[in-house]
Amino acid sequence: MNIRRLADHLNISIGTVSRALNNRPGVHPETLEKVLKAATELGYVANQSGRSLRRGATNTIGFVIETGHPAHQAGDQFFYVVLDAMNLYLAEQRYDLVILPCHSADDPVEFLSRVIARGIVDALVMTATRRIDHRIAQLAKSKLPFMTLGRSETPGNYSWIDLDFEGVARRSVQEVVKLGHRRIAVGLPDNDVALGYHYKAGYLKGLAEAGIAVDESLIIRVPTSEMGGFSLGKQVAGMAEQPTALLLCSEVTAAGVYAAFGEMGVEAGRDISIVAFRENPLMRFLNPAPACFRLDLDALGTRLGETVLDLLSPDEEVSRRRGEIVPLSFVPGKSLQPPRAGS
Amino acid sequence: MNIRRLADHLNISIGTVSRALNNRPGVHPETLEKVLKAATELGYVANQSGRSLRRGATNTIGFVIETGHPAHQAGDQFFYVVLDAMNLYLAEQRYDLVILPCHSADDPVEFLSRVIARGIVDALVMTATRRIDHRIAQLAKSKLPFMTLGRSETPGNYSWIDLDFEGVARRSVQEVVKLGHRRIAVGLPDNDVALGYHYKAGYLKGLAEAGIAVDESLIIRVPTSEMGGFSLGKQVAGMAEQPTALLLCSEVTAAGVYAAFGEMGVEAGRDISIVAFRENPLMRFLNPAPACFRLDLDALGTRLGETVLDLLSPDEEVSRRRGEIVPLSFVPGKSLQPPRAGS
DNA sequence: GGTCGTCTCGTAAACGTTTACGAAAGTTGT
DNA sequence: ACAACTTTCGTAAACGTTTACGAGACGACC
Repeated sequence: MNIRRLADHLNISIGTVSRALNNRPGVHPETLEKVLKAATELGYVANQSGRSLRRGATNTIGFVIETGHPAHQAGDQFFYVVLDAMNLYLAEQRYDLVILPCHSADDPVEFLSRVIARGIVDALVMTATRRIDHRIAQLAKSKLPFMTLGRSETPGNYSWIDLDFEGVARRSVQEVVKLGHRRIAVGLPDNDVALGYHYKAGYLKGLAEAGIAVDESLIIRVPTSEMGGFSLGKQVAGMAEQPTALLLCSEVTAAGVYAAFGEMGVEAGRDISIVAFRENPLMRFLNPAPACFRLDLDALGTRLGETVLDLLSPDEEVSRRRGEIVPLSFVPGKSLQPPRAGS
Repeated sequence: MNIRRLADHLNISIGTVSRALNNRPGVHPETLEKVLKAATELGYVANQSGRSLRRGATNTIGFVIETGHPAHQAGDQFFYVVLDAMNLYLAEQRYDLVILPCHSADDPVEFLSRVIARGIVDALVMTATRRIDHRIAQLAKSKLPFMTLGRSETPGNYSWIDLDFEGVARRSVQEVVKLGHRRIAVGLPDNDVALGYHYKAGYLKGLAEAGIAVDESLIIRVPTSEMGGFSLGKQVAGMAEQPTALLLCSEVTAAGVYAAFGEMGVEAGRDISIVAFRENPLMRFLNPAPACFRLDLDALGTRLGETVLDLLSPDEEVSRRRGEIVPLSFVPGKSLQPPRAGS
């Protein structure tokens, strides 16, 4: 069923049918109604290839995720919930969402080249943003509008939304300092992902505010995964001069840290206080419940949808590129206790 | 950069360029080389809309998932790993994969109508298959090839791949019977999802083989989620005549069961033996480690890719619709012990 | 040299849509 | 009654490909 068959069936021209279906002005109300009625009756839906060929736009947003990455192996439901909320918003605006999985073994630049050249999406949302991100330079050269989840230091004409890693780290330091901790370790990612830099900056700022000297041996880099958390827990618990608090920039490492502590006979909270990053249903099953930060994933997903569609607006003021930092709220937990008298 | 510009740059016709790029016969080797060289130099990639409009095929496979569903909230990495392997295979065959998220609040039939009519994919992979699945009837009517992950009783011309839920349940019964258990409870999903029926069938078959009468009060239906598992654990632990073994048709409920047992003072293994479904990295953090079944997710993903592309083969023998059951292998765990002397 | 076949390539139509343009009909104003 | 404007619609071109068809060049063969 194409538009010509529909037009013939109504004995009018395809031009009029198209105008009616697209709510273009200058079509008689009576005709409009007839067309709409016939379209639903005959189950007509515009062919996407024909439409986007003519319009040069596909009404589709691409969401680029890295797969095969340890963080995803960890059973992280983060993207599922965010994508769902984003998809909901986009569907309201008559946009489709496709998820473009780039395997971590692939060359992300080549992957993007294909996506760009094939013209399958009108705009992209990038994730796993790096501090120096070659994909951003590449996208900036192409004319494809895009935004990133996570800041980058690579310049380019794009919008971004980032979680307030710096604020979370700073607040985490404040919370443990308030309880009397002075020897505070931190687990950071072992790659160039941007959040690591912001988390570290907040950590350093918090220490400085409390007048605590930086001890480089307490800054530990591990993969963002359960295994990485396990390694982190082993390292921290095995230190000659054990820290009394441990801050985590990712919640997926928390389970690993707890497991390592269990093996090493270290009790979270009593021996070493823990502040995790994002609150997560998984944490129901960690004992004692880790202190963490709450993030509204639905709101984040909707905001992503709004931001990416803004890029496509003809209104210059709306489509202006901008950055946004999403705050998180502190959630106390049993894993947070004053340091033991002995320490 | 379109094909005309490329042709003009080479001073040959667009027809020849297209033939060269698509490896069609009848183009001079020298010309072929020139075209390929110029294409890479100028970064030419065929526009997808133009190509699929002409060819009537998009070289894209759609993967339909339900989002907003409690099972996904549970931090299940199942789809991530499977999708990744599938994507890898499809990319080798020059096919793209798009994930089509259907929100559980949406009408899945309407969602599919749009997908079908817009002609955005050449074939579909469906998940969360129901025993009676209206989507299958709908897809069968449309001419869009599709396959399902999970069997359905709804007839239609399609291929399917299913995990061996029946075999797993039967084996689970055998394992606990071998240890002396006679009072065996089972947790089933509370909706019409097909796997529940097969798991129950295997459970009943196992009981029959062991000569154990069916006790309907031991067949408990809960949502497939951590909360559902929690409820299941509470119910089982609170029974007047406690069962000595509990079989789970889904691993996401396991954590909830453990948590409920902890609250009720029931010790997994010693008081009630547990057999979970699929082995899962999360289980590293459950104590005692649950007995479960191992599934090669990579192999499953590749197999899905092969099966869905087979649907599109011009070779009738290859494209013949077929079903396939994937076996899982038993993994012993500390959660499996003989019943206590008292029972 | 004429006929035939093969190799290579150019021409043009087709896929399904949107939209600029102009034509026809109707309305208003003088 | 005529001009000018508005409303409504039909016509045809365009988007970027692929491919059926035919034409030209060339060699082989009788």
